[in-house]
Amino acid sequence: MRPPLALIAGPTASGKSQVAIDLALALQAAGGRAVVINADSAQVYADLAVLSARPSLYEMGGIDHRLFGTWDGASACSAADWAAAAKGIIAEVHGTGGMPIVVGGTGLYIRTLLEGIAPIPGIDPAVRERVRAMTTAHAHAALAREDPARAAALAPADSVRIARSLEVVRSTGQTLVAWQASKTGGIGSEVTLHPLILLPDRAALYARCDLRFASMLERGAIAEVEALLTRQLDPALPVMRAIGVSEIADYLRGICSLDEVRARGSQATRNYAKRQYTWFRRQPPAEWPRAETLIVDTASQFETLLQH
RNA sequence: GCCCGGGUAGCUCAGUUGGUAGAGCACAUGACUGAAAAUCAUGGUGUCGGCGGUUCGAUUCCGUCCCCGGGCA
Repeated sequence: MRPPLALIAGPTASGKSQVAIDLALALQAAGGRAVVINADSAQVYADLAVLSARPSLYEMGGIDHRLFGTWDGASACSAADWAAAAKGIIAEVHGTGGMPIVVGGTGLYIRTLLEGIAPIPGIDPAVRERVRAMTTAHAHAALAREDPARAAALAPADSVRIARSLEVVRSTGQTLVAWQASKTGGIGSEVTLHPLILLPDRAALYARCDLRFASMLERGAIAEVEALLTRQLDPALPVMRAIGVSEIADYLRGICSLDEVRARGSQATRNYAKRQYTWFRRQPPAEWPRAETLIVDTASQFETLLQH
């Protein structure tokens, strides 16, 4: 019998963490052991506690939480890096007869964990640096020569995918599409998955996004960004691109007011929630259950898990 | 009260020498294979302040009224 894996996914501010903790507590009350594993690309960084809405120690309620604040902001965590770490923890939890609960909003991370990813070797740092220094138009033109099929498939303005495609063909000598013919490392077929996708009413979700960002500002987000800025990290790093960092940095430099920060941060959070909403509504298999209300009855959603 | 400037999309604003209008953002929908809280694609949602006049035709010209800024009294 394949070991169980609970998965709770959904957009930001949908209340995922609480559902995960509720589930873990219910499992423990029934005599089991549960471990919550983060699948959020911002909660992974030590530098972002407030701004990534990482659950507090109190909110964790004594449940073991993993991959929260694990990476230092100076290094970038990729989907494959995360999936490798998550797999290790899942195996460890299964080894002790426990229940891993993956919770998060980064669809690509979850997909990589379950389905695997193309086994592309690490990119030569010199190649990466050169490619990223190019303008998007220049990179697209180069890609049209070195991987015409990929160049034709991408929008000329899609800077991230163009750069990735170009660095892969230059560093490995093989095109991205060729690499993508295979996917390795997924554990989807090795576990019994118990998924739940949270898709609350859009207007209610947006209202929660606004409240969430405003309360971050009151609960230390400004000091957190101030500390982050003293590290002088590369602005292209993921920590530096988390929602709220550039907004609060502008405030600290006197470029905008606190009201403007609040407005811009809330807006960015809502835009992000929409993108996640689209992913989670469309990408996962249709048979995964969806919860469309803000109040989730954890016990009945995970009835089959809680029975034994 | 008088003199300027302005009133066009949810917001900020272009524009039409008269042929019923378009950008950015918002919003909506979607894509997504190694920095994904990233990146990108598609979509115009409108009594062009009100009323009247001139005209085949007015958002555009004229008159008048209303509203918002600023200035002078």
